Amino acid sequence: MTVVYDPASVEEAAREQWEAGHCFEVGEDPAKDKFYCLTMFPYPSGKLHMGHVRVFTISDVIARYQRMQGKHVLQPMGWDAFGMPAENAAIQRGVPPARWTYDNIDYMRGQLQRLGYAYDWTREVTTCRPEYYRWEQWLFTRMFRKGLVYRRNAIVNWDPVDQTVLANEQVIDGRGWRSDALVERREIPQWFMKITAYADELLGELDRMPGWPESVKTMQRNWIGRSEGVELSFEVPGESEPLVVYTTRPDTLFGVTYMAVAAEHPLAQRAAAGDATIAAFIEACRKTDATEATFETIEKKGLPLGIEARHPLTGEPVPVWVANFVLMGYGTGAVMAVPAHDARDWEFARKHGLPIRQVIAPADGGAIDVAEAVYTERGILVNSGAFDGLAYEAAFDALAGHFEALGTGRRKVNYRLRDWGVSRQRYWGAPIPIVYCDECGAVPVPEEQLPVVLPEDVEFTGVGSPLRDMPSFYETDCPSCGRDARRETDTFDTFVESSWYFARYACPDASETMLDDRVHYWMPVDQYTGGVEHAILHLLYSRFFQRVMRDEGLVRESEPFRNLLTQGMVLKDGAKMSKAKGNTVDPQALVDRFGADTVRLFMMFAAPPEQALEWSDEGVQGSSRFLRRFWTAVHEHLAAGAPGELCPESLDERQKNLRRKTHQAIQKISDDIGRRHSFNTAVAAAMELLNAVSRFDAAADDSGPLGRAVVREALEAIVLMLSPIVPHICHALWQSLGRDTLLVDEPWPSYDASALEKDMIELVVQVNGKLRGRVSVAADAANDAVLEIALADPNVRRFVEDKAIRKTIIVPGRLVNIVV
RNA sequence: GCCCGGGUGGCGGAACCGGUAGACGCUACGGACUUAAAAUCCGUUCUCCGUAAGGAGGUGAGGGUUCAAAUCCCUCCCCGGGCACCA
Repeated sequence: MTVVYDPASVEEAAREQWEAGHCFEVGEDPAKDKFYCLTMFPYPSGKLHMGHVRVFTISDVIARYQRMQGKHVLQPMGWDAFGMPAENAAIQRGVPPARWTYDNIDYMRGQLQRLGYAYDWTREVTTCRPEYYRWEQWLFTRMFRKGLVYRRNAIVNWDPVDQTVLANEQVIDGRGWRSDALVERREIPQWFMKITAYADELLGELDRMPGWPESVKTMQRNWIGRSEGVELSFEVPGESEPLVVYTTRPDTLFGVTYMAVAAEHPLAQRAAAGDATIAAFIEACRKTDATEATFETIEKKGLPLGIEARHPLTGEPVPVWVANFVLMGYGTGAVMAVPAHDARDWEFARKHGLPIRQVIAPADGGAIDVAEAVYTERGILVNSGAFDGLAYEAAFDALAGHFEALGTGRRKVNYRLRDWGVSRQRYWGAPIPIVYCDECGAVPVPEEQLPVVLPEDVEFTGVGSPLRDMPSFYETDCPSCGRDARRETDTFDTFVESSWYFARYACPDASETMLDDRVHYWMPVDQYTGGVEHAILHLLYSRFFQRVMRDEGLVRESEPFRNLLTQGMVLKDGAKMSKAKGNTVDPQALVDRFGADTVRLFMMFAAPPEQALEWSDEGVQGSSRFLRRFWTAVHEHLAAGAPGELCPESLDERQKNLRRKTHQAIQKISDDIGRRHSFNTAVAAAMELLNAVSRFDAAADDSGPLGRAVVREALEAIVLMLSPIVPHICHALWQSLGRDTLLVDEPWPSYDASALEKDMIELVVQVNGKLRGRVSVAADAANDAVLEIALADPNVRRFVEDKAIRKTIIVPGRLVNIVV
């Protein structure tokens, strides 16, 4: 009897049963232990790519595993639906962004369903719908009233030909992607959210988040960048305002030999007015894009302004330069330079012949020459007047105290983290709910007038935002005084939508409030899975929003994501799959050809989840082959006859061995999936067990009812344990094995410790750390006995004889090392 | 430039807390079955020496710690992610 494995029909049947049983729809049940399993929701770009399939499969495996652990599991899905690609599609194909987006969502939803993910589709969230974004508009107005948002000028990339703001992505080698014009920095007024108000809390809590990868926490710590330093003033004769600088190295203050200010700094602007060379330099400085990477890697240039500041300790004149490596808006727009003890200052000083003055000496008394190499270590102060001989800490305190007493400086905690600019000069986003009135200024839109709906039937040209040309959108009355007023035409950064969607899944249909009580049941997310590329921005913004919502009384928890798994990219030929490189593999074609289970299995088997996954067509074939072998093994077992009762005491040695392997596999796979998220080794262990079953059956024509019972136990264990990864085939095999329950409702198997016991174990014997033999010893043998057996091994004896044994190391259950 | 990862056979990877390097799979090669092909099954597959037993080398490069290092420390090289308007 042969039953052919036909993935298409197997998978369709399984899906129909899950759907008919509403298997993955969950309500709130306080009596049950909940598990909220979340994946970073996709941008509806058109169709699924392999990166999507990978992350959704990882998450689905965890969700299904947790369900088998008895948890009440919520796994929702939705769409991060605002963003630039919809605008680009509109320009290229003339389709309105809304229409393009909704069509993509419909298509991609179908693809996800075909892959068999255990989603509660009744909770689907789509961020471009007014029912969704009205609540972030509402929260913004609440934040406005609390002073958590404000408006100020900020720098954008300006395309002088297209007369439009460009995203960093749209700047290629300093030029606009469509116009090819040199991009300029330009300042425009924009809205900011005060994430810095939460900097300390966001930083401190990282120490109490054991469920996050260390690397992500380190990146966030560095990004927030808390530093303790001193803010102090350098008087500029003839100027009413002093130059204010911040430094974490006040101990090097006597080594200051010049100052540098940003091109936009008032001092530079004033100098430019009377000097064409300086004016030209400043103009050139503006012709660069606004990214930090550009800014840090450009050639460091500067010009003296002909202005001198006064050193706050020595009173000596210090020349002031304008430099392209100082940015207005990061700190004060001015820095003090200590070439002897700062790498960038050193290089700049060498290039421009500025003095390099040593003021720090190595604590160990070693000699250094700052003319040859910069010395950035902390040490002992020299050439520093009354402060000579002090070490870093003492010098810091003494100098900070000195300026605090004079009132010209103070200790200051600084953060690298900057407030979050949320204004985008784009159409396809959530409108910022503000009205500008000549009398009242910027007025938040009152709650009863929300949402401010984005018009979806627009003519989209790509030059500027259509909202700016739509009087019907922007013409309005001031909510405060009733006079004619103008609506804000900028929209929110799309990170705003993704900073709170995780909470909305708890109550996607709440129509009167942003969140309701159901959120207290589901939050926080127990397992969050997504790409490392979101390690900083998305995850930090979400942590910030969670706190804003907490302080608004909407949620109780401070941290939104208890455990975080960051998965690697899908590569082909060593490069990220992308349309531009032409190395994409369409998941749909593979699902059509091999079935969803094969694709899911390959994804989980080919690499550990955190690592990049190298695509391999042959590997997919291998996964498909394994599923066929698995299917065949179960059906051959069924054809061989009914199993007897499994009676562990009556097993012979072969049967005992197979049973041991079954329970070893249960032990290993439970740990691999449950604790380690090491899905690739879990699959490998399942394959090994199936191989052991095949060898067991091949070794005897008829293994008898008892043998079949041991095989049955092994096969059922594989079906159960692979079901999170390849749910459709396991669903079908479970039924074939005569079970009338739904596999998704089965508990995870547990291992029988007594089946694992072994009388004899194998030990490795090393001589001087080199492998020289293997010996078999009783599992409970004493060290003396073990050593005696080890020394009796002929090959070991060859290396030990004639030499004195200096030391022996016995690692129980593992090895013996004899040092001679 | 700065921050965070990674580098192990022909390939993807395994080795979990410093204790047998190469599990599992792919490819390739050899064999069985077949008129033939596909599929399937069996075997071999880190390199070098050796008929074998066994030996030597080997985890990006160089140094160090240790009885023992892919694993810990230092220096360096290469690849990837992020750097605040891609999502």
